[in-house]
Amino acid sequence: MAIRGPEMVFAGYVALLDECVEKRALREGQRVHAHMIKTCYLPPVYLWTRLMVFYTKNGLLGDARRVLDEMPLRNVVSWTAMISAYSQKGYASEALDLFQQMLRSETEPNEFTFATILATCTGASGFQLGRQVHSLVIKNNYESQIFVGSSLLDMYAKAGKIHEAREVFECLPERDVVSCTAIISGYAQLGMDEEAIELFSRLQREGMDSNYVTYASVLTALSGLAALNHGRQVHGHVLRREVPFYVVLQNSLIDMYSKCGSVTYARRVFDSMSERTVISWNAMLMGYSKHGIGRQVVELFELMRKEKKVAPDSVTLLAVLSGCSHGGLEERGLQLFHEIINGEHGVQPEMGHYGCVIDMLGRAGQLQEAFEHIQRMPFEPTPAIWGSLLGACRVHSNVDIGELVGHKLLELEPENAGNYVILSNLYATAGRWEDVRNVRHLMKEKAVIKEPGRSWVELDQVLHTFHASDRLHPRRGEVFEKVKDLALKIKALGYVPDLSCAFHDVDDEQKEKILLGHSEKLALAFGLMGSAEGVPVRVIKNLRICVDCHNFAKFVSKLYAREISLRDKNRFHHIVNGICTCGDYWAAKPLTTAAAALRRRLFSSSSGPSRWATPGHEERPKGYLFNRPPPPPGQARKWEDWELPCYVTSFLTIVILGVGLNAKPDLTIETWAHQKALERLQMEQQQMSESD
DNA sequence: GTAGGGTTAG
Repeated sequence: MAIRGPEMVFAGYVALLDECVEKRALREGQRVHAHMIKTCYLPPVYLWTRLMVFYTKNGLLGDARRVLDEMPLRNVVSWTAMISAYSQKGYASEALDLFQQMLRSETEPNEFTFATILATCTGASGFQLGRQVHSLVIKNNYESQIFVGSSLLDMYAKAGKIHEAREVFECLPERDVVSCTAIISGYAQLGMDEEAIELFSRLQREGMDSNYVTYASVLTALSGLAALNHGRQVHGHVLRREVPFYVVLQNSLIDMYSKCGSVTYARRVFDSMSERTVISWNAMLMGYSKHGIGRQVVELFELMRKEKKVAPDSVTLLAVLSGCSHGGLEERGLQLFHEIINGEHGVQPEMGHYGCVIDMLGRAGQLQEAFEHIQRMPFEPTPAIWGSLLGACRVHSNVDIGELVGHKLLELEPENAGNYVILSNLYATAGRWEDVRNVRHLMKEKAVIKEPGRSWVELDQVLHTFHASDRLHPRRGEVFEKVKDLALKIKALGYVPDLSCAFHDVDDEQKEKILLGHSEKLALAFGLMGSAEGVPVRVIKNLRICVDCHNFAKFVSKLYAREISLRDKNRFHHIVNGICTCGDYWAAKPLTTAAAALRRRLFSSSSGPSRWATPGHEERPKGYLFNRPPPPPGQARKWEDWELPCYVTSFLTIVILGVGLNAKPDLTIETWAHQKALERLQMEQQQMSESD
């Protein structure tokens, strides 16, 4: 009896704690703990750990930590359980700190510890530690363990080191759904959408298992490619396979449909959900916002507030502000901003909220006001805020403020090609070619490369990519002819090329030629060539669409009575019969009287001392750039032919996102190069048989 | 008793 007694007590405590964990019975569990103390029971390490886990499962990390601290003896499980609890609740620094304490205590980590701690090593600072942990993993020979391996590859992918992630993945002796999803999602989150789909397709052929997380990641990649048909196929596939419609998957579907141009389908998914998270609302609001449907944004936001089931967060308010800005509801947007800074929505105002207002003012042409508001913000302005103002200066051809802002941006972000391009374009608009040359020279000096402009169009399940002045597309001759033909026809309707969009110091004929080579025009022409009358054409561009291409598309839509949908980096443009839903939003549209009054009310009270010296840009000579004196008046400037990489690089990618899921059990994808190689092989074989 | 991948924005 003397031996059985303590065993029974131990077993009793274990059973009780198990039940408390299972039934989430906090009070009862606390009574069990109190009983241990009262009876001076000294539990073995196993029971101490169970007690600690009971507290972590109930979200009481402080109590759990006290249990850990009081334990006379800890083992790897007790350390790992606490580290895991910190990690899962988002206390990364506490988790890392405890891990270091564990190492100092000379407890050997196991595969559970490594898998947990690697998942905590995210972000730039985490990556440094993650690499050190990787050394330990190798030392302890856990690199091939599947949980550790997937956590390791995910750590690399999240740090943007996708090649290292892929290497870890390829070296795994076995793969499962989590490791496969981690690498696919790694590509998708870095915007390497084609690579993500290609890998997904390959792994599927190799027999990979997929679950709702895999499909959510695949949908992210398809959203990036705006591959609506393939997104639909994935939707159909998950329905047929009866994959559980967890909220994460539904959120991904909402996002896919809206990024692929179909807010109606996105809304259908949204309406069908039995449970919604704040991300569901945000994805739907963002969808309306990007489509410029301001009224729907406001209505949905009101519904969210009325329902009171889910509280808005900072992203919600960002979506609504941006929706008001893009949907022509500046007054409502400014009103909302007023409410945010008054704390009416329970969310601290963030940089992004201020950014939306700066953007609104900038597009309305109130550049000086926007500049002053940036200076008075309670935050250190980010390059994105200055970038928004620089863009507005370019639209409104305000070289004075633009030059100042551009100069600041080049100092802040010397590696961002976009800033050089906008500044250079601003100078080009003003005919200041010497300054254009200086900016481009600086860009070369710093080896900054502009992202080449690309446009996509999907035809018969094939996603075609065009670059500006594409030189490799097998049907480029026909496409260029079609663009020229379209230009000729719409000129008769009143289209005048906007030569200010060709930022080169060449004659007008050359400028027009450059404009005709823009990738979105090529994709649009190709879309028209390959689709039946009346079928909408959907084009996607990786950068902002230029004013001339936008105008071109408007005339084409009228000429052919075709609906044209254009998704650029910023938003959607739905063009029907020559009218775009964006309402030509970059054009100068002053604020309404009511909005202007609201703006004055909003910002007059915040006119505290500026954190920066008042800009003395008016004192600078007009040619000011990088402390160079202006060129002597009237001096002939020699044009240096400086080709933008998008004109140099004429790279073609055609991804054949193959046969639908209806025909084959799984989504397939093959590269154009692969198909070409097959065709060549077939041709060669045919020639050989003929010569025989 | 302890573990890995996921959805909005940026």
